[in-house]
Amino acid sequence: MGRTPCCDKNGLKKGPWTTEEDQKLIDYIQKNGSGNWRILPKNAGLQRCGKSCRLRWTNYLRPDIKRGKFSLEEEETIIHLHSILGNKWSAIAVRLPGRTDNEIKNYWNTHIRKKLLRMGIDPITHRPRLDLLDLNSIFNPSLYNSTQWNNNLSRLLGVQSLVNPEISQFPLIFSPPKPKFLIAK
DNA sequence: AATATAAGCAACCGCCTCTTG
DNA sequence: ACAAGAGGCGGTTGCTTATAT
Repeated sequence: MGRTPCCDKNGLKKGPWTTEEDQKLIDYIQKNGSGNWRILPKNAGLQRCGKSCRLRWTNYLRPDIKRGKFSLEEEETIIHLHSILGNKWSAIAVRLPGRTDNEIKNYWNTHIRKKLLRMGIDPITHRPRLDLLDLNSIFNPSLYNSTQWNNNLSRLLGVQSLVNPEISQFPLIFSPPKPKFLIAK
């Protein structure tokens, strides 16, 4: 039943890629395309599993990858898309040509996330952190509303519309994501 | 100059969905 | 319809480099 095993994991190399390995992978894909990752390592003469080859190609070797610092525009796009999509890095990457999901994820975790936290914004919900607000602001909505917050935040970051208005209505009831095992198939 | 700590990032791990036989 | 592998994705780790003391 099913298909033949992916690859014999014994003896396969792990860890950082060498320039020779990179070149083998590039040469093979330029000649044959990046279709079947299962047979690719063997045909390309690589002691790697297909998964490792795919990751190396998509995150590093692909010719259309844009390397270097993220622009302010890209950062704004990431924040905006994250407010809508959450941690769907591959979906976010689709909207940022030349950037990989891994690169965006790393940038989020090392830069943007910290930046938002410094500003008192929860990087998950894109709303003010409740533990940093005084009770008056929580129980007296007239003192504080999402539009004000969004406007202030947008002004600080130079973003036109930071948060999707549909989800930024500052609900006082926090609803965490439904665990995967509770989601019916 | 040496050491400690923080930041950045490539790559791995494990889970989930899709595809195939 | 079902089982099992392939491919894809997000989370995490651990190595390297930069900065502070």
